[in-house]
Formats: sequence, structure tokens, C-alpha cells
Amino acid sequence: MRTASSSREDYLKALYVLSTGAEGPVSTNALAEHLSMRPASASGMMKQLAEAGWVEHEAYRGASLTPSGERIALDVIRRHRLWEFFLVERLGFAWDEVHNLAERLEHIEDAELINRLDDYLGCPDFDPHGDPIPRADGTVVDARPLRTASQLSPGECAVVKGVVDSSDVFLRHLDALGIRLGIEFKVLERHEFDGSASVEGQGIWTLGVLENLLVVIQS
Amino acid sequence: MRTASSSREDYLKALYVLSTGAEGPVSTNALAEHLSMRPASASGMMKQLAEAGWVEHEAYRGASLTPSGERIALDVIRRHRLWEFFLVERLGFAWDEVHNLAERLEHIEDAELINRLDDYLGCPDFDPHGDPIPRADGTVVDARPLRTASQLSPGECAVVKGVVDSSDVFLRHLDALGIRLGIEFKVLERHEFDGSASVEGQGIWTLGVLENLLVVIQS
DNA sequence: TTTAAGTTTTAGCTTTGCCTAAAAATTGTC
DNA sequence: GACAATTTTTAGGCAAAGCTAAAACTTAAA
Repeated sequence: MRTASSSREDYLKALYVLSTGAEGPVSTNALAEHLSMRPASASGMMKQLAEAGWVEHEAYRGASLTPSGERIALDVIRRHRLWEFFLVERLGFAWDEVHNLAERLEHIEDAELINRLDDYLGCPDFDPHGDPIPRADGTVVDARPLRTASQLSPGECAVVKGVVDSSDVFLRHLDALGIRLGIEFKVLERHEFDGSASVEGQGIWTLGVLENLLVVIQS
Repeated sequence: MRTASSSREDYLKALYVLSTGAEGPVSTNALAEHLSMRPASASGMMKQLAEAGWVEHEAYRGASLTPSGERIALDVIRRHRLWEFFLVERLGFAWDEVHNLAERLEHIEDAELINRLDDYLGCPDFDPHGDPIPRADGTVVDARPLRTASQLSPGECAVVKGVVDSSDVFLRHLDALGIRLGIEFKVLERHEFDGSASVEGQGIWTLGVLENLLVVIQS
């Protein structure tokens, strides 16, 4: 049970993503919407994946990954995040440009390629959005203790490590503000009126931005 | 007329490869064999590509690329060779391991990706087999004046730039002998008996090897 | 020139993965 | 508990790209 088609991989990955956070099985509708497909298609695919032993599916009750299905999903996610890292760190793409490309690259299944890429990139633990990169053995490092920037107090320094909202429109907004992964900044003042903050050398950041920035506070 | 499916791209590339060197149109049989497919499949695809305006096809007479078809073929070849370069030069793959991988990567069509990759690799003119990498505008640099190593005389130095025979078995043989792209060597002596050569620090290379090594003679 | 051999095309089938429309099951409301 | 609204599944189609088998064409030899 080693190979899933590109399409099957997409469904397994979607199932994984939709499972984490929510409890219980994933509904056919949610799955279809996540993948921009029709419920009927998702329904058919669940049947197929259940036959392959990658998914547990009770009719009208939703689907969840079996251990072997989860293993495949983690592999796909590993490939996706490593390629995203490569595209941003080596080729100089912006955050919001890499997702679709990584979506194509992730379906090239070749253990040697991915392990060499991993080495070449220095075995990163997190992708450019701050999400953990699953290891080759399927384990996932615990997320670092990230806070949202809205929790910072005046005088504190922090490094941007990820985002809560990864929509294109938000990422483009960050680009426009000059906020990128890895930048360090210092909060000078918090404004009680609207929750915004004055940031050294950067002007004022709104609460909306602060709440969606994941940061590590510098000691 | 910008997008060809993965499969169509394969046929256009095969047509390009089989055209160069041979005169006149490419036979359906040759095409099918090159792609490990049945003649009936190649025949059907030629009809499709002719309708798209990428191929000139006269029934029972073979096919050849139109200018727009050649343009696409060159794009695919550019992507293939850039990825091969990346895999060998950056990820440390051996010559004979990269072809299949590049075959998958070449079908990701994204001008921005390829141009950034090109930049990142230093805009190389030749791939690891010594074949020229077509430019973004579809032009192809003339091949360098390469000789086969069998033309070398005692005392001459040369750099390995490519191979005539790029079969897996030959590339593995070179690997076993420690012959890689870019190595420099000096011919100490030629042996009239069988055409072999003594190479400084390398022992004896057979005529079979020498005839299949493309080199640039060092001044 | 006729025929045999080889090549190419056509016809028709299969699989994958998507779709729409209709049927079936579930859920929530009165 | 019944029924309307929603969700999910089934049934039936379509397109791409491969296949086999058979028909059509070309070529080469007797």
C-alpha cells in the first residue's frame, strides 16, 4: 500500500488537515468544499479510499484516516512544506506565491529526492508559514510555543514565525507592510483605544494584524 | 495556445528529439517506441496535436513540429535540463539517477518558477550531460566544440563535458570508474593494439569508454 | 503486377476522476 | 412523531489517454 494517485493524495491530505482541531470524522461536504469539488465526487473518493484501507468511512457519517492513510497524508504534507521552504528560502518567492506551486511539487513521490532536499535545506523543522514539517519517519515535532503578536507588551521584542490567517489577501497585506517571516521587531507602545501597537521603525500595526501574527518572544 | 497536458508535452518533446539529426517527418512507430507506447496511441495523439496546430501530420506519412509546437517542446526541454542541473549540482544526485525525476518535474509549467530556478543555478548553458539548455526565449546556444575522448593524443588534457551514450548502464559504468562530469584528465599514452589509453592517475580507459566521452580539450 | 510483409489508422473498450440530477438518509422543528 | 430542509449517496455521463484487434494503406519482392 505505497502509492496513491495525485488525486487520492489530495483527499488524504485534506482529511488530515480537517481532522486536526475538529473532533470526530470529517463530513463529505466539508471535504468537498476544502478541495473545491462537488460532494458527489468526495463521496465516490471516500468509497475508493476506504477500499484501499486508508480511510474509515461509514455511509452518511463522515470519514477519518486509518493509520496507513495518515502516514501517506503526513508524507504529502512533508513534501509540500519542504518545497515551500525551498521556494521561499532559496528561490526568493514571497509567502503568498508558493502554495499553488508546492501543491504541484508535493505529488512527486520519490523518497531519495525528498530526503536529499531535506538535507540540502538543512533539515528545517518549520515551513515558511511556521507549520511543522513532518519527519521522514512520520513523526511531527511539537509546534513551538508561539504567541500571537497581540499578546506582546511594550518593550518586548519578537520574531515573526507564522500566521494564523494564511489567506492570500492577508499575506499580501503583510507584504505591503513589509512584514515577512523571520523579521524581528520591538513593541514600543500599546494603544488601549483599539489594541493597536507602535512598532519600532514600522509605525502602527492594527489589532487585526497583531492577532494574526504568530511570534516567538525574544528573551 | 499555451498549455499542453503532460502527455501532449511528452509527445512534442519526443518529436523534437527524434527530428534533430534525422531528416523529414517522424514515423508513428518511432514515436511510439521512443515513448514506450503503442502505435495506435501515438497515432491518436498526432491527430490531436495536429488539430491544436502544434504538429503537421499527413496520414501514413509521419509528423513534424510546427513552429508553435517546437516552441513548446523547447520549453519542456528547458525545464527538464534545468531540473537535471539542480538535481546533480545541488542535491548531489549521480548522472544516471536524475532522468526519471526530471521527467516528472519538467511538467510543472510556471514561468516564474523556471526563471527563478535558472537564476538560482547561475543561468547554466549546459545540463549535466553536456546538452544545451534552451533559453527562456526559445533560442538554443550552439553546442560547444566537443570531441570524443578517443580523438585525444598523448600529452593532451581534457575536461569531461558530456556523453554520447547516455544509457543507464554506461553512466553506471562511468560512475564505477570514477568518471564524472567536469573532471579533468591527462592522456599519457595511447595503445595502438586496442585503442585504449593510459590516463594519469586513472589506469587504462578502453576505446569503448573513450568513444562515448565528450570532452573539451584544454589549451 | 501481384502479393506478402510491415506500418498506420480506425473502431471500440477500459480506467480515472470529475460532473449533474435524482434518490436516500439524516436532522431539526413544530 | 411527522415533515421539511439539508446532507450524502447513487446512477449515469463525459473527457483524457491508454489499450487490443481489425481494417487500410505503403513498400518491397517475386
